[in-house]
Amino acid sequence: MRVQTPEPPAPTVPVAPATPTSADVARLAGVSRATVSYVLNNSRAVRISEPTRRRVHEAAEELGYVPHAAARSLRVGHSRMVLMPAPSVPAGPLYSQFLNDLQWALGRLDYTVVQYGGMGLRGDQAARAWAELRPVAVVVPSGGLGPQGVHVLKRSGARAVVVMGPERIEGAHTLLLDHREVGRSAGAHLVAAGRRRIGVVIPREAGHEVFSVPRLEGVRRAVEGTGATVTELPLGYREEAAARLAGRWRSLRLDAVFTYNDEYAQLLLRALQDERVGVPDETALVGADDLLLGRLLRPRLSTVRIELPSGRELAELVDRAVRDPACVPQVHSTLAARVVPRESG
Amino acid sequence: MRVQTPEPPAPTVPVAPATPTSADVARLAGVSRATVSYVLNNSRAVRISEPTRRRVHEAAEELGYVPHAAARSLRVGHSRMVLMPAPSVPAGPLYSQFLNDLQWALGRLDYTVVQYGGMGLRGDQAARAWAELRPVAVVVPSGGLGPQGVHVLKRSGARAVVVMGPERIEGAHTLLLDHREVGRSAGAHLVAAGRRRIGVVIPREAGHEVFSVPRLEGVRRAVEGTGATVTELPLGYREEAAARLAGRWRSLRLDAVFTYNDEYAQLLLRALQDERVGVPDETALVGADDLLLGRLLRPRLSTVRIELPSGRELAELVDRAVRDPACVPQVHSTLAARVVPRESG
DNA sequence: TTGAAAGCGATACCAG
DNA sequence: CTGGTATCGCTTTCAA
Repeated sequence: MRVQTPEPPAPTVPVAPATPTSADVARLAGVSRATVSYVLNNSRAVRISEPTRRRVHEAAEELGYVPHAAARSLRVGHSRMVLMPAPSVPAGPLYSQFLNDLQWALGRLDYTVVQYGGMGLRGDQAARAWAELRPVAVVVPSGGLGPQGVHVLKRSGARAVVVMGPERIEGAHTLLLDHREVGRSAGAHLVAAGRRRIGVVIPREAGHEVFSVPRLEGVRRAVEGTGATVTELPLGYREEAAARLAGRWRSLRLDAVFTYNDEYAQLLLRALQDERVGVPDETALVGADDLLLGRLLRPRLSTVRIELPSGRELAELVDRAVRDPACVPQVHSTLAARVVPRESG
Repeated sequence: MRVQTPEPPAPTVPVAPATPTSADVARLAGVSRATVSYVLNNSRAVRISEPTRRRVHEAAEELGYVPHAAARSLRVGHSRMVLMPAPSVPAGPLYSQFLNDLQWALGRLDYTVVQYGGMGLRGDQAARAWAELRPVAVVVPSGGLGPQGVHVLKRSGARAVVVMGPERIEGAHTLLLDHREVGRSAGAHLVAAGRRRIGVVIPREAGHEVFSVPRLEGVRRAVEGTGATVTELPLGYREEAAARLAGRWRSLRLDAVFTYNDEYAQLLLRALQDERVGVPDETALVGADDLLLGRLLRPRLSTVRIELPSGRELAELVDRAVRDPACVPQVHSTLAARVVPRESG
């Protein structure tokens, strides 16, 4: 045990003014660190006299004191940080909006939302990196995390791990977002409209497989047993690529195409029109996501409208899971998709 | 001083298996916590025998040990966290790409990039919240942070604060992104093409003022002294709003319009065409951002191409600023913009 | 009403 | 080569 060491003769103006701690505030206010903590946290358990409160607040203000989040959460044994991986591929407006809602809603519930740049670490590597931050909850699109990773996170104190994706993951809450449903709607719509040879655009750009694969799979399901065929059409998001595809369009003998989303639809539509392929007469065209841009095309684009669960809902799910540790991880919602028929198919 | 309390008779299977600490690893490996730390950090300062290393690694593996980032950074006195506010309005592809590059580049330099959901706190409030996390650096679009905020962050240990925006901020490094330049290019181009009455679309949606105000200002500068006039055209990103604007188009007597960006250009173009306003004959149309979608329109959209500095450059700036604390905060780069003339104006 | 002190988990100094 | 141990900033019991 050792006496509080009095500071060594300090330079009157320290070169790098150290960041003030609660001890500095205490010293300046002439109280103990405990009192500082009570005052600044409005601790209900302890009554502090008004004059003391004022002195503490003034001292904190004067020093520009900012509490040290890491130290706090180290002491109390948990944080209120909700971690999400930062999307590694530019997120569309739909998903961006969803994320914003989620952040806002979690903020209202007094969580701190943090998007972590996983930087290409994958699987357990990523889970490890996230676990180091000891988040109270993790929300993650499926694909990046296996049951392994979920286990790591839970063991390191995460009270809730929510996976958004097409399939259940052992140990995690699942927000069921099955994009096969998107493809299924589109496929069913086209078949019902009498189309027989359906092309499906698959983006060449990396990072889209998460959606494109299930959407393709959905189309396959929809045409099953109808005698219609499905043709994969890999397509890069570039004008020349679209032109090439359109150039061999007639040889493909397709009478319909589902374009993954509205942006690829726009790309392909222009190329088809440049080749004088009639849309929708010769080829029906259906996009997805129901972006405004689709309504601006000529012909107006038929599309699949996707209803994501609201950010608020997900936030409440997270909150419930955090507060009730015994709560059994479970599937919680589902993605709804329906075709909005317009002029292109 | 108190003897290490032997655990109270522990249940054989703890209900909530506490997250393992380095002490647990030490215990299992039969070594001290110090040794564990040395081994797991590959400490060069100390030689540890190979058998010991193995035992430690095995113990860590078996327990699923994950180090506690907060505890570490508390001890060492700093983190390698670079903090950025999460964009509160869906970021366009241009900015998204920039952010991704930046994240990747910072990751390569061994920083941990974290996007923090500021949740509508503004100014010093936000700076305070960020400072609590004790990031080693902060990268922030201007507008959210004054000299005050910069000071708070620096005082709480941030070695670098980089502001991206049109103006210098006291105490911060500035990545000069002056969007007036975007408007200036567009304006100059239109004036040079003989246009006299120039409309400028201002998005009604909140969160775009950061760009729309300087872009408008830039157009104003460009026409100054040319006799041409500038008319503000507030426009919501909705079809009906565009239709209304187009409906009164001829009464506005404009012969050119700069639409803030390519998406608003597409919106307005369709509405103008529905009103049989000739583009570019009657009205020239210039967008911004040079998105692919502009090239897909008929007529192909003239636009302002923006050259953001690369994420790698900014990452290096951050790194330099972090490593050299004495480095004087300074303006560091600038936004380049040039018109890509196509068919619409 | 206030203060002393234990301790969260990890690191690094200094003895052995 | 390895093990005590003080320490980072903060919260919280327990005593005064």
